Amino acid sequence: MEGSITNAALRAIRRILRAADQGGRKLATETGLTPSQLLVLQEIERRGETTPSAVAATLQFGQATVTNIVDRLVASNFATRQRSERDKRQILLRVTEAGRAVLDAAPDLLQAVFRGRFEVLPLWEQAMILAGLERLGQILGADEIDAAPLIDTGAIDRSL
Amino acid sequence: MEGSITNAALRAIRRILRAADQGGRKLATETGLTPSQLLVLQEIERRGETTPSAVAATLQFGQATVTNIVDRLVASNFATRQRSERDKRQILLRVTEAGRAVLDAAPDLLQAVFRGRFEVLPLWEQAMILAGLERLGQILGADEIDAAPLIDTGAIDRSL
DNA sequence: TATTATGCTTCGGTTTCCGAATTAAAATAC
DNA sequence: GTATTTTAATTCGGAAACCGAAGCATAATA
Repeated sequence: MEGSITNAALRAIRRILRAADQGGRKLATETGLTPSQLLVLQEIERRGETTPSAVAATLQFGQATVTNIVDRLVASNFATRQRSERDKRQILLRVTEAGRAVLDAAPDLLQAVFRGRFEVLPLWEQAMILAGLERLGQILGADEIDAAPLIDTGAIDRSL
Repeated sequence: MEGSITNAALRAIRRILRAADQGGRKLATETGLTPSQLLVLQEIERRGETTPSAVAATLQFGQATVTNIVDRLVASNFATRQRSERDKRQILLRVTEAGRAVLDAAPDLLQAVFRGRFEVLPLWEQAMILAGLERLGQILGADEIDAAPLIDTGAIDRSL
């Protein structure tokens, strides 16, 4: 079998994806926030005050999706909507106190699972893993996937 | 700060997850198979002939979920159901010709994006990335295991 | 002023998940 | 050898994530 390293790497990646997936679901039941909701809430927090379209753009969601998720965040009282004065087409999103509390209490899925275990590894190993991950990030090139014409079957890619 | 490596690693992982996620969605529109469906179909193919519960177990899905997904696969004519003779409670799943064709035509994201780019790297780099990935898989996957076994490296999984 | 572009929501649709209840068929107990 | 329990799968109901298309204001521009 040629490419056995590749295959092993693929297997490892799938495993990681699945772990992340499961973790997210667990997180959801424990905090009342789904992964997507958490992602959106974090993004709002990060920006302090922002619009749905901005969130959609950076998270690569459709606008309708963001509206949907924000609906839930507002319903749960973790975020607020407010019409912008400067441009009345826009809606300003903000994190509420409760939202901030949840963000604190519920570090994201990766942190939850990851931190405790990663940080006990010897430094050299952390560095090694990091190097591999970053290289992999480049390889998968989140941005260039669309532009990548190197797949003939008509580009493919994938999920959490 | 210790944590900075961890943070960098987290960022890298998120990037990878997002890339994978996006890819999956694209895959869906291009091949008519969603990521989950592809996963299940691959799993059936890998086993040649298997039951829903076996698939559910290895993919960590609920039985109901697998039933659901298999419904679609059967509807699309990519898989078949057949009652087992040996144990009439069981259902045997198989991939159809069409299913096999789809599997060939639509290698999953990772294969598509990954192979072309990964395999051109120098071997030492492939090995490095692989080592990091597998370690990470252990870290994320070791749900019930305490930290100690993590330190003993080695043992590449083959249970999957 | 008329037209076009932008920002967001609403609507309708598909899919993923799951838990609980259900049916049929083993497996075991007595 | 019936009675009970366990196991395999399905069905049902429900939450949520997505999305595209259509609609509605509000800029921006021509």
